[in-house]
Amino acid sequence: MPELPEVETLCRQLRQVVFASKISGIQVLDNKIGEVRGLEGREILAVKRHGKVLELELTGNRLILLHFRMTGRLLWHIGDGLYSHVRFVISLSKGRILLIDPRRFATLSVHKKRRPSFLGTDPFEDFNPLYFWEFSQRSHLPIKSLLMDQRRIAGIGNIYACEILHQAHISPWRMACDLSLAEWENIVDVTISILSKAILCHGTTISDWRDLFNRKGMYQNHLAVYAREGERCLECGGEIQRRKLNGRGTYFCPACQN
DNA sequence: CCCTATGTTCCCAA
DNA sequence: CTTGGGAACATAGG
Repeated sequence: MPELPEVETLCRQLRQVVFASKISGIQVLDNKIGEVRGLEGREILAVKRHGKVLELELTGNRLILLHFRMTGRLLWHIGDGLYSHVRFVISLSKGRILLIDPRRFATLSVHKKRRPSFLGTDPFEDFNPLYFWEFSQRSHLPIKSLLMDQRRIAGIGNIYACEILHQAHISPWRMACDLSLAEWENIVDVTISILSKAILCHGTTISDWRDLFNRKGMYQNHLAVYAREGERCLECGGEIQRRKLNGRGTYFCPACQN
């Protein structure tokens, strides 16, 4: 479920609680997660994010990479509360980080040294309109598919792709190669704007998403098209429609997205 | 029972 | 080679 703003929210909240913490224990509670060894006693040096991947940098050049897929989440646990679907636990002196994941699609891996580079550019690190305009000249994909291609741009999922294209007044089905440089500049601006606002809102809670402290996000109150099929477009009054694109429910306003 | 789901990967067909 | 559809993963909720 978590896209870039949700992972960034966890990232910032983790920094508040794990500063200079030493890992006192690791528990693997799901056999889908492989064996994890040699982390006890290491210190968490930094918490980072690239796209939808959360990275915990540890002493000894160890790197924990977490991808939450559909229903994965993290919970900072200090009380006696019991939670179901706990798959992995990192115990620190001040509390525990629980990985909770009902559908068990989330992945966790431990690396030595650097993060493998299977992901595209993160919108907050480098989202260059000229580069993407030039690249997309040779692309035969609808723009929404390109925005969601993690090997090109890392972090945008179905909700924010719908929202970005609506605010940019571009149809999700427009071929990427047909977009002008000006339209790419607009997409970049709108992407940064929407993702920034969603981060400030601590993400979008449609159903499952909760932050590190079990609180709902707020960006669902700002959605312009996602989950609003049949409702009025706030921009032009048109009727929001939902159609499938690459198997994903795609919300858009046919009147103001071309 | 039916359908849907904020993600990714794989196989297969066009 | 590229792209898209569908299934798979596993579970909850409407």
